[in-house]
Amino acid sequence: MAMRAAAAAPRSLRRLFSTSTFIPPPITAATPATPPAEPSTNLFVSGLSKRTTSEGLHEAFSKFGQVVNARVVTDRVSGYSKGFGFVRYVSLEDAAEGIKGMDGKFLDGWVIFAEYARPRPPPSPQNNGAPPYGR
DNA sequence: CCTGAGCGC
Repeated sequence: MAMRAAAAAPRSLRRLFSTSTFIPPPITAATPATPPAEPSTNLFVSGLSKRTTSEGLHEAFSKFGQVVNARVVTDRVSGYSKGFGFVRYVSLEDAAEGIKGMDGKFLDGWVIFAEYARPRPPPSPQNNGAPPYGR
């Protein structure tokens, strides 16, 4: 009957769900998604307005912790803001408060994103850390 | 003046 044929169908489909060919994605390997950097006093702030200055960053983030240094990255040639910057707090706890206080908030009409900055490669002692265009 | 993802000299 037709009922027998229906009962035999799932058995052939079972090969598609077989665990022998199923390979789970490696979690420990490098993922294409951007992993959050480890906690540090350095904060990476993105989504800044083109008109936001380092002073504006310092003032805005000082409300949630003691800011040691704030810098808005600007283009060396044009001198205009690249739309992101960095904020350094005196401690990790202040940095955490700064993220929770400023991440996803508005600054100069733009939604900014605050997160821990990635470790930057140290300058080589060859050029004494001086800019390549200077002399 | 400024395009809008993105990691600084």
